[in-house]
Amino acid sequence: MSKNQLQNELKKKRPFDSPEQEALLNILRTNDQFQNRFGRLFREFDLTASQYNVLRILRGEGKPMPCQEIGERMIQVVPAMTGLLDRLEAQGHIRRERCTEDRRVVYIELTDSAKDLLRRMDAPVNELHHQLIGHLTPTEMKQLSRLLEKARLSVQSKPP
Amino acid sequence: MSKNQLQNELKKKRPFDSPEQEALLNILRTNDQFQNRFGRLFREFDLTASQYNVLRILRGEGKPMPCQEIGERMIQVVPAMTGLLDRLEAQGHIRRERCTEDRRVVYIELTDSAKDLLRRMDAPVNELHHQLIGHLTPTEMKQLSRLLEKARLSVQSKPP
DNA sequence: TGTCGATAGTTCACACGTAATCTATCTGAC
DNA sequence: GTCAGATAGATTACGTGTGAACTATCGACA
Repeated sequence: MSKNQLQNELKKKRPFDSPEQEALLNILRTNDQFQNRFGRLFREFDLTASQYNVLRILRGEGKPMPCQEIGERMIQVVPAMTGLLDRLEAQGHIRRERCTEDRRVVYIELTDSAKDLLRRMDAPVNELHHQLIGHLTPTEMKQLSRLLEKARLSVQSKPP
Repeated sequence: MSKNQLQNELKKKRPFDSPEQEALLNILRTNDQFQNRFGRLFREFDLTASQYNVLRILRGEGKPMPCQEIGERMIQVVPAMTGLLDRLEAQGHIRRERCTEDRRVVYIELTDSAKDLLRRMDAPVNELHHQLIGHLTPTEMKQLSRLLEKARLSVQSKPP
């Protein structure tokens, strides 16, 4: 009897309970392995994946952003943002500035050194992207993205 | 110009740099949303995803296992296992027993109450599986699993 | 004007994941 | 037999994700 790839990776003795379970575990497993690789790359630049993500979002926006808006573009909950930003600020990658019109909001701005750092990371990051899934054909990548987007339809509405 | 689904979810203004990036972000995003849902379900039973995973591996094996073997079937590194097992032991879900032949290894065993708990969780867990990706056709699920397995080929060999 | 509810951000407490380091034990070569 | 290196776990330190509760501020309505 031929086991499939994931079953071997997890040293699972029995087949999966359902195709749903198999697909879900494949997603979890793939994510985990890829996250590991990204984590290792980012660590070379003294960043974590989350920190890189924040910096990248800020660069994409091109101008200062409130904490909350950054949090919305990540998956993250607000409370985690505070500590994340604390560390980025301590490292000199961002600056905080309180908005004068609405004193509740704090604007986050990239520093020049962070912009430099991002520029230096661009090539290695793209290279890793390519290394990780560059062996899929363009059609397969599109198919994969489409299937994952369809899968996510089941969680689109966030219950409060 | 029509943006795609992921771009909207992330409020990304510009298109992705590459199909690779898009596919990778889709994996990360999907994983995150699904993990959230599982986390919420497990919390109702006072477990975290990792804890549930450990218990489930132990049930699948059917007999006591050394810490390390459990760690290998999860993605996790060993040091994290210690604390994880500490908490499971404190909750009465597992028992630790030192092996008499090789006194370095510690065997982990499920308690009866943990087996009960797992039984009670089976239905809700399967239901969530189905709710999350039951709307894909069987063909699509197979395709998704196959694509993810192919994607993982790039990280099969673990550099020490 | 004053008060009430909403909102932005913070703080705290807890469970992880990862790396580095340590201890106890085993194994194999000499 | 003994000692060196390997192996199983534990410990510590740090960054992160989550929930609950708190503070400061804003806006709207009586």
